[in-house]
Amino acid sequence: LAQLTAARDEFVAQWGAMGSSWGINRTMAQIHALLIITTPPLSTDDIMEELKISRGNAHMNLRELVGWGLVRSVIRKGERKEYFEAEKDVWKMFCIIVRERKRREIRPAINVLKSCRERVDGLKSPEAKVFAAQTQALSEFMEMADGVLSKIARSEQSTVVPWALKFLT
Amino acid sequence: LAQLTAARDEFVAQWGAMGSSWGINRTMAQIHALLIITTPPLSTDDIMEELKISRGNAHMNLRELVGWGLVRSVIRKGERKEYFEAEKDVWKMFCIIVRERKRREIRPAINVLKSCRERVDGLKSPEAKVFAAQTQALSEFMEMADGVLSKIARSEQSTVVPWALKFLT
DNA sequence: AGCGTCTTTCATTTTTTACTGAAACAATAA
DNA sequence: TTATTGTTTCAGTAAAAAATGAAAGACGCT
Repeated sequence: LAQLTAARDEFVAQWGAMGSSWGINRTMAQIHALLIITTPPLSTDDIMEELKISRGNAHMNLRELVGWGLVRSVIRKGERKEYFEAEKDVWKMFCIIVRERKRREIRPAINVLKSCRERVDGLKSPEAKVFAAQTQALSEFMEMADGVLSKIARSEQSTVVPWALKFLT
Repeated sequence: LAQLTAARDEFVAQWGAMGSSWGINRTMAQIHALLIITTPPLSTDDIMEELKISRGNAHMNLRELVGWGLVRSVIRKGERKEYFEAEKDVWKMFCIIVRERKRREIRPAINVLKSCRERVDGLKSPEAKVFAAQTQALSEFMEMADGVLSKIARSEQSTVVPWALKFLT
């Protein structure tokens, strides 16, 4: 039905837009969206067709998604073509994204912060003090956030988090 | 001392790079970084000078930062020039960012998801079922995340969060 | 009103990022 | 081995995003 197609297209487009505003390549997010709402695994050609993108683009972004662990490749026996399916469990998806972004962005950032902090260790000037204090505070905060995210991403169900949050406010 | 300058430059550059990978304009993040580690408020010209950027660029990004609430403008009496200072408390910074991103990106995304979900309500085909189930699950997850973030961003101290998280794992 | 100082806007340019398509490569089948 | 089918790479191109700089606007002072 055309109604379903329209809803799916809307979803894919919006997921893509959302990706953009969180620093994720639009096409990558769109492919992800498409695979999330599709049951039989899709081939590269299916995806090219559906999203009107080139082979190279589809290929690269699929690899990237596989690299993140958000998409698996499936080989049906007797066939040479490669098919792709997404992790559909929303909580698992979330955990994967958290783990990867921690690894790729948060951890390196923390290291840079620490090294900046260390580089002004001896200095006595007021400006150096301010700099040291701020980088220290940021570094501690991010360590804390990193720890919290690790715990959350390790816990098995999304229901535990809301439960734990009862204790807040 | 040149040591301090180097550390500051490194910090600004890295904060900018980090912004990029989270969907925030590099210059905006750099200005923010600069203001975070600087004590007397800076003028537009100071910022242009420090970051080697044009007046228009500095101006636009400063406005954006003020719009987020991460930067305040300060007018010294007897002077016509406008100065800028950043919110320096890391926990407050975090709360502001959470609040704004929720408002600008998460909430709209949830609404789109829901409307996609609703558009396939009557449909019986297996594909429609899959689509409905996935969008439903995502929508519920994001509602939950939104709620959790609201609570966190409302709580007054960052120490409460690690404390609450003791109950996890 | 006219002048100096500072702010704002925006058409153009530059830079960055992403995409295309064709060629090279790999694996299997005939 | 050669054809066939599918994958991978990447130089060149296109699109999107951000930055520039100059002109226009605003404000207070004399």
